[in-house]
Amino acid sequence: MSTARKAPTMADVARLAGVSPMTVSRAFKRDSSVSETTREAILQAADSIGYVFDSTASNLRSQKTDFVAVTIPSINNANFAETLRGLSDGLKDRGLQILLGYTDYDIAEEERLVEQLLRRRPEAIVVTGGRHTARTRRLLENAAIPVIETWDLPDAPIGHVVGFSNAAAVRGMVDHFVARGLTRIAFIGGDADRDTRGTDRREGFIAAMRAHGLDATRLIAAGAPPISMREGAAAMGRLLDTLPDTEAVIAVSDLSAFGALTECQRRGVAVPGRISIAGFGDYEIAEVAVPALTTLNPFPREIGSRAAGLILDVLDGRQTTPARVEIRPELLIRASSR
Amino acid sequence: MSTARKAPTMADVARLAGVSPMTVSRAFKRDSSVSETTREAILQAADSIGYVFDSTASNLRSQKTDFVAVTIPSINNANFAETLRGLSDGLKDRGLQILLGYTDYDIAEEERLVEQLLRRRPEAIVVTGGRHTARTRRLLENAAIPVIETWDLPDAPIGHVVGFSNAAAVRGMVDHFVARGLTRIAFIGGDADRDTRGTDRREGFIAAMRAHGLDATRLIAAGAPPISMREGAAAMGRLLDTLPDTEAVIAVSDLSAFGALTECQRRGVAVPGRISIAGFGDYEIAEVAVPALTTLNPFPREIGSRAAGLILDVLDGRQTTPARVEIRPELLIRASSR
DNA sequence: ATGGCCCTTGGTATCGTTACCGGGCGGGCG
DNA sequence: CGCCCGCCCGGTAACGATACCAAGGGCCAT
Repeated sequence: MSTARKAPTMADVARLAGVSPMTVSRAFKRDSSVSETTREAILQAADSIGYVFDSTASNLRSQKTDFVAVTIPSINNANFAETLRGLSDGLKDRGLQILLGYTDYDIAEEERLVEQLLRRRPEAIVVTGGRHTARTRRLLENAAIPVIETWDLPDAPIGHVVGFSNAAAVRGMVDHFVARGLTRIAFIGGDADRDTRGTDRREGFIAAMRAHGLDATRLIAAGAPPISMREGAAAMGRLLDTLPDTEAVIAVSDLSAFGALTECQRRGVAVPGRISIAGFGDYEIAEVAVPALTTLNPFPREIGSRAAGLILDVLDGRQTTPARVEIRPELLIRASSR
Repeated sequence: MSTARKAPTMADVARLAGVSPMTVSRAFKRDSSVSETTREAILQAADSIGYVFDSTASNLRSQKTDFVAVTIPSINNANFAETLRGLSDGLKDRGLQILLGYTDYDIAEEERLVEQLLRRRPEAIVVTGGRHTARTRRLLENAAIPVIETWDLPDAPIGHVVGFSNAAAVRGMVDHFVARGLTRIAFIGGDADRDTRGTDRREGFIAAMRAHGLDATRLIAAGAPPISMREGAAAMGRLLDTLPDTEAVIAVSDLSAFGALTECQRRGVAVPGRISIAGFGDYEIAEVAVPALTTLNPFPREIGSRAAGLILDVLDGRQTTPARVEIRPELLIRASSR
């Protein structure tokens, strides 16, 4: 209809329906004591004048926003998207809405983001990773809402944790290769410390190799994280050029692992005949690729749904102490490493 | 520190800094007239008691939320993620934050979502697609904020549009195959009408084939949209079983196209020797796959950034009439079809 | 010296909803 | 028959920031 007129309020609806604003308010809440007939009359009146409930006023008065803040490193990552999905689905029945921000794998950006999100007064906040700036940590500690760190198992959590050890997961992968008799193993990852999970994986690789008494210097830095298929392919190219006797490659993610695989295909290097390849994340590409890629499934969807469940438990008072939910990534041995 | 104490307000900060709440308010706004010394004193006082600005109160009083609502079909889709990225980056300098919801490719779900989002009083709303329920349309028309439909070119737009014709894009793909002398062309897509863009693409395929006087019945329904790599592979399997003389395949997306490609590899069917394959979306996989996949780049990032620019233009009064920004998808002919 | 302007700061009312308290009315029970 | 309780509804104040109006002080020009 018109666009200039001021938006109707509950008072307008109340006048039209012949009730008090208070009753209109009740009619818009789920479990409130309004007779069914008046409720319907009110909703009908509201609809007729195009009234749309105003959360901003409700939020202020009730001191509740029904927001859950979430930070992820990147929107464009199937794993984090799955976590988000698990979170979103677990929260929407309760009318909780996700307020999302992405950090671009940068903890300084995370700090800005967290402050911006806290201004909106969310009921809980979920962050990815267990490493933060001092100020971020302080902000989260003072926020007086449930804080959940995910995708990691920090030594000193801020509040709750739903995650796994990236280092331990990679160790399992190294063990797998060693058990197969492969010893000249390389690691392809990003080159900065920005991606803390990627760094943890690389360090887990180094520690695991040393534990086996093996050379842990075949490290290929493939560019600024997050590295993707193209970077994975380029990194594999350099690896084949400089260390042609490499027998196995562990990539920081399935995407880079797949890129590495395609580079082998372009060069006629047999996988797994001459080189075995493994990734991380159990992306769909890992299963569909020919050969299918050995990988680790960190159950990203479950991370989200467990976090959502935890939030509801805390808000309902069923959980009163900091929880530490450990996810156990599953090693999926596929054709690319056997 | 403590978690039980009530959160400090501007009044607390004002008391501590020895100024009025009004001045504290100004200190937290960017371009307001406060002397630099008092501003710093105020911010320092705020920090010392852990004050965090409360947007909920600000939103109500100023009737501004700095939210831009966005609906996308799925979080877990690289194309929409790119659009989101373009939007987010284009809006964040202005302090506008995205309020995201996903519809799961369902316009009934979209209706619920749009209402929920409008309750938060966003300054603008961006929706994916040009088909909506009648009520969604009414809600958007009455919202008195800029409405932008994307990823489509609707005949009767609600407000602004940033998109392209899915049907026309596929026509270009058909033309490409026909020009190469291929006539027995199949289309792999989802089986329902839920994914309106997928449906548009299939219909564009049929229309284009008929325009060339070719048989447009090689249609493989690959399951509930969005179909992905696995479904693409399965669909290709069925196609090879039932219509083995097919010369070319157009898939509704690169993901399903890649799945189809892998099925060919598993069966020893040469691509493009015996079958040419094309996808849609210019996902990274299309470029990295061996052979690289012919595809269409719809410039998803640009859709987002153009939408963001449009929002700023409208909010600043530089754009006063409904805009129709047409994106021209680029046909990328790669090894899989030559 | 006085008027006027800019910069900075304060006071008051208000955004639209809901927490809280209170009251009318009808029915069940002693 | 009276009392009590539960259901349904209304009035009032308040959530915390800011729009709006106003004023004090410093500085320049007349």
